[in-house]
Amino acid sequence: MSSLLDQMIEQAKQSTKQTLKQKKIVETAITLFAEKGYSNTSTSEIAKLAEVSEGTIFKHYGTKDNLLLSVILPFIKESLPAMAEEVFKETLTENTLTFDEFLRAFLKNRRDFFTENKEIFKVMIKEVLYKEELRNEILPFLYENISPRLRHAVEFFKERGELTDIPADTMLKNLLTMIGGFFTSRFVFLNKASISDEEIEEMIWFVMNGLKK
Amino acid sequence: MSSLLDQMIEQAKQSTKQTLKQKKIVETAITLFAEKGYSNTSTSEIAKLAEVSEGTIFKHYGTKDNLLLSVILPFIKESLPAMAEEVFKETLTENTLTFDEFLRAFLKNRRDFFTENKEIFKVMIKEVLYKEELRNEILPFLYENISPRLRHAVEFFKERGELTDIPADTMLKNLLTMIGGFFTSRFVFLNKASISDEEIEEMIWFVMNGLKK
DNA sequence: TTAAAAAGTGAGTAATTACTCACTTTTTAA
DNA sequence: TTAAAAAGTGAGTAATTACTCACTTTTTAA
Repeated sequence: MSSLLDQMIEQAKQSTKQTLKQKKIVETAITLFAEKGYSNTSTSEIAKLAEVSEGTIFKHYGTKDNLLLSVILPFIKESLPAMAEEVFKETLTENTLTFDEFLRAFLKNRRDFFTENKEIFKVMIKEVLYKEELRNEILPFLYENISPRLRHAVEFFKERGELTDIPADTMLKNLLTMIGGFFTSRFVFLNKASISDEEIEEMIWFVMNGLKK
Repeated sequence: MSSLLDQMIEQAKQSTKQTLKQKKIVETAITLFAEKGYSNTSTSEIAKLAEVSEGTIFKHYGTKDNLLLSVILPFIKESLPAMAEEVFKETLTENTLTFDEFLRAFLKNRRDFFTENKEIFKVMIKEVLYKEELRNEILPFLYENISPRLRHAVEFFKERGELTDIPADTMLKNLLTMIGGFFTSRFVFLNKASISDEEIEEMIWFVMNGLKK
C-alpha cells in the first residue's frame, strides 16, 4: 500500500477539471475545517453552506476523509514546496546577501504565502495535531522538504563566516522551532489577520543577536 | 454569566472527594483525549476503558463537555500557575543570578512539570486549537498569568545591564514564541517522551547569543 | 442493625452522522 | 438533434453518539 500522499497525488492528477460545485465544496470545507476543525464539521453543514446536495460531496470525494485530503494535500505537496523552492533559489545566490537578508526574504515570502493561504494553513496545523495518521505522514514530509534547504542556507553562511560555530544541526533545530512557533502562534493560536514587517524585523533581530548584551 | 473558568473552579471546590471510579474516569479521559482528541473520543469508549458504566460518567460530570473541563481546568487554573509562581520566587532573587541562569531554572522547571503532566498538556494544546470558546478563555488566562512574571524578570535583568536595549515587550514576545514553540513542538507535535538538558542548553544559547558571529 | 443517601448500572432514546442509491437534470459528443 | 455520459439530488439507512432514567448495589450515619 503506497502512502496517503502518493495516493492523493495520483488522484489529483486524474481529476484536473473541477466543476463549479466541486470548487464550492472545497472552498466551503476549507472555511469550516479551519474554523471548527474537521471532526466538528459535518458533511451536511458543508453541503448546506456550499448550496449543493450532500450526495454531491460523496459523488466527487467518496468519503469525508478524502475530502479533507483533497483540501490539504495539494497545498502540502505542491504549493508549499514549490514556493519554498522558489524563494531559496532567489535568495541563495553568490551576490551580496547576508544571512539576515536571506532570513528576511524567506520569512516575508512565507508570511505572504501563509497570509494568502491562511485557512488551509489552519486546517493543516489543526489536523496534524488531531489526526495521528496525518501527523505521521505530513510532519516527516514537511521536515524533509524544508530542512535540507534551510540547512544548506545555514551552511552557506557559516562558510562565509557570518554565523557562530555551533553545529548547523543545532542552529537548524532552534531556527525551525522559532519559525514554526512564529507562524503557528500568530496565524493559528492568535488568529491574527496578518504579520507586520516590523514584527518580522524584531524576530530577525532576536534570532541573529539574541538577548545578551 | 460568569466565565467558564470561574464556574468550574466553583464546581471543583464543591467536589473535593472523588470516588475511585471518578478517578478512573478522569485518568482514562486524559489518556484518550490526549491521544485522539476530545471530539474523536466517545463517552462509551471512556466508560469501557475505565471499566465503569457509561451512566456513571454522566452521573458525576453531567455532560461530556464538563468532563473535559474537569480534566483540564484544575491543571490550567491551579497547578500550572502555582508551580510557575514557585519557580519565579526561587529564581528571581538579588543574589548571584544571571538571566541565562534564570532562564535555565525556569525552562528546566517547566520541562519537568510538562514531562510529568504530558497528557494534560497535550489535551490542553489540542483543545485550545480545536475549540474556539476554550481558546478564547484559556489563552488570555495563560498570557496574563505568565507574561507579567516573565516581563518582570526581563526588566529585572535589563536594569542590571545584562540584556540588550530592545524594548522589554519585544523581548517578551519573542521569548514567549520561542518557549511556546519549544514545548509544543517537542511534546505535542513530535510526541517526544522528554527533553534533555542538552537541548535546553542549546536553546538557551540560541536565545542569549543569536546566530550572528 | 437498618434506613437513607450515594454511587453505580445498562437498556433504551432521540438526535446526529457519513454515506447510499434510484432517480432527475445537465452536459457532451457524435 | 439526440443518445450517452456526467453531474447532481434528496430521501432514506445503518451506525454512532451523548445522554436519560428506572432500578440495583454500596456506603453512610444514626
